[in-house]
Amino acid sequence: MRYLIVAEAYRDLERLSSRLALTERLAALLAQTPADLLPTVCYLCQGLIAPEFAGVDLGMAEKLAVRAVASTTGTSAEQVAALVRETGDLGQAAERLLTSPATEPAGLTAGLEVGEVVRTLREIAAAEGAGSQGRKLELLAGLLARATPVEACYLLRLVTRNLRLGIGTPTVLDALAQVHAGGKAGKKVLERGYNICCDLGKVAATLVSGGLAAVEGLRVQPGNPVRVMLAQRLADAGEILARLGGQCAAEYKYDGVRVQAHRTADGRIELFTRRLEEISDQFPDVVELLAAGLGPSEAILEGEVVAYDAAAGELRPFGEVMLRRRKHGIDQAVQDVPVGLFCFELLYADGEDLTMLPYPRRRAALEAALTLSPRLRLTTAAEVTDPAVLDATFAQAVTDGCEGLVCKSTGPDSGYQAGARGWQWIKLKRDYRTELSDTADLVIVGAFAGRGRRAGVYGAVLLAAYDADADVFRAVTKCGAGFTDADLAALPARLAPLQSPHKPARVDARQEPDVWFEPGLVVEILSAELTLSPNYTAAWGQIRDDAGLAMRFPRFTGRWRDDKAADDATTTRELAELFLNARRTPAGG
DNA sequence: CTTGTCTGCCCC
DNA sequence: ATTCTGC
DNA sequence: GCAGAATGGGCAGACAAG
Repeated sequence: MRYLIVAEAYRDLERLSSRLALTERLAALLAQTPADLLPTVCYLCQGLIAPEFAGVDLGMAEKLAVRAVASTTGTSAEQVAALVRETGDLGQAAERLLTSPATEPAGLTAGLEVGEVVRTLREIAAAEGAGSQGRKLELLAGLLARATPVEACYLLRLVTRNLRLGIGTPTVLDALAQVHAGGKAGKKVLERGYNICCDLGKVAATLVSGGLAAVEGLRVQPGNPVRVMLAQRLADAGEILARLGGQCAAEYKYDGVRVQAHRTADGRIELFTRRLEEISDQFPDVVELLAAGLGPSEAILEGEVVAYDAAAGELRPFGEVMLRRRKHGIDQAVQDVPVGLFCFELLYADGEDLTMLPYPRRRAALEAALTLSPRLRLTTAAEVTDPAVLDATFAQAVTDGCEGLVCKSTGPDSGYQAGARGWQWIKLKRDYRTELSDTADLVIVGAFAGRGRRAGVYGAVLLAAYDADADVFRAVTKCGAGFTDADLAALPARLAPLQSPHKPARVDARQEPDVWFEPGLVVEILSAELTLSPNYTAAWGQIRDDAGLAMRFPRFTGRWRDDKAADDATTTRELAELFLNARRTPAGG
C-alpha cells in the first residue's frame, strides 16, 4: 500500500472539522486498507508505529528532524527552524521546501510504501550508541528524499508526534466500527476491547479475523496493562456531591506516580505507569512490598507511589519520588528516597475481572487482598454525604500532605471505567479554588512563536517577578494555558511597543524566547504551587544556594493587570515568602 | 574526561 | 498536568 | 460534554562536542 494514500487521507482529515465527516473519511481510508496492513494503518492514525506499551522510542524529535529536512532539501537547519517558527509546523515547512522550484529537480519522487515507512522508523528507534544520531538522521533523510511533499509533511508530523488531524483513538474506533462491525453499534465493544488491551492494532486484527464476537471475547489479562480510569475536576464540595448522587467515597489524592501493578500467573510482578510504561526495575522495593503483601496469585491493582517517611508518617513532595525515576544507581536511590505504595483500586484477582463491580465491592476486595505494612497502605478514604464534611476532609487531606481528594461514586454506576474520564470520579484540588490558591501578578518579558492552531500568534509568554532590591525582573515561569483565542490575538499589539531586539538590561532569565520585551505588561497567573527550580532565577539563592523558584501548572486567569506598572508586580521576596509559608502550613491557613 | 543539547507516546 | 474550542 | 489540541516544570539518560 502506498503511503501517499494515507497521506492524502490525512490531508483531507486536516481540512475537516465535523466529527461525522472525519469519521466518514477515516472509514474510507480503513476500507481501502488491505487486511494485513490494517493494524499498521490503525497505529499510524494514532501517530504510532507500535502499541503504546511496546516501549518503542524513536530517540528522535524535532531538532534532529529539522536537521534531516535541512539535509534533504539542501538548506541549513537555521533556515528550516525559521520556517517552522513562521508556519508553526515542521511538516508544513518541509512540504514547502520540497515544493519550491529551487529544490525541484527531484521530479522523480516515486513516493513511499507504508511498509517501508514503518520499517525505517523502527530502525530509527533501534539505532543506539556512538554515531546513532547521525544514523537516525540519515534514515529519516533517506525517506524524505523519496517522499512526495505531502508524504514528507505527515512523515515529519509522525516523527514529532503531532499529527494534528483532529482525530484521536475514539474516532478511529468509530471508523473501525463503521467499516468492519456493521455500523456504530459495534463501537462500544471495540472501545471496551481497546481499553483492556491498549492495542488498537490487536483490536483491528481481532475484528477482521473473528468479527465483533472475537473482540467481545477479549479479556482483562494480568501482564497486559489496562487503560486507567481518570477523574473530572470540580472546585465545589456541594457540586461534587450533587454530581455523585449525594454520596461519595472521598479518597486522599497523593502527590506521586500512579502505578498499575500486575501479578501474572507465574508470580512475577510488573509495574506500569498510567502511560503504560513498564517501570518495575525502578521500584524494586515496591515490587517486594507487593510480593509480600498481595494475596491473590493473579491480580491487577492500582496505587500511588509516594516518597514517604514511614517512621514519621510523613508524605514527601512529588519532586522526591521523581528522583526514583532512574535506570542506574537504583540501590542507592532506594535508600535515599524511600517510598510507600498507597493502594486504591483492585481490577482483577484470581481469574476474576472486578472492573464491572461497583466501587464499594472493589474496595472491599482490595482490603481483603492486601496484608498491609508500614509502606504498603490503603488510601485514606471516607464515606461522605455532607458538603461541610467533604470540605473538612479536603482540608485534612491537604494538611496531611496530599494534593486534595478524589471523590468516587459509590452507586450502581460505579464500575471501573477503563480509559474514561467520566463523572464517576471527581477530583478536588487546592488550586481549583481561587481563594485557596496563590495567584501572582507577573510581567511579560518574552514570548514564543505559537505552533499549530496558534501559528502566527504567540503560543506562550515568559514571565518574571520583580526583584525590588536589585530593580531587576527575574524569570519564574512560562505560560501558555488560559489564553483564549481573543487574548492571543490581542497580545502582539499590546506587546509591540515594548518589543526589544535583545534581552533588556533589567531582565534576568536563562530562557531564550523568540521575542524579548521591556517589562511593562502585567498579567495574573494562577499556579498549583511554587517549586524550587534550577532553571528559573526568581529568588535565586534566597531559599537554596543553587535554585530559584518556578511555578507548577501555571495558567493565565484572564485578568490583565493594566492597573499595574511593571514594578507593581509580585516581588521575588513575596514569592519566597509564599513558598516558605506553603511548606509550613499546607492547609494554606 | 567534562560539558551541553536533546529527548522522553516522561511524570505530574 | 490545565485550558480553550468546535461540534 | 466529548474529543482534540494548544500549552506548563523538571528530572535522568544518551549522545555529541570540546
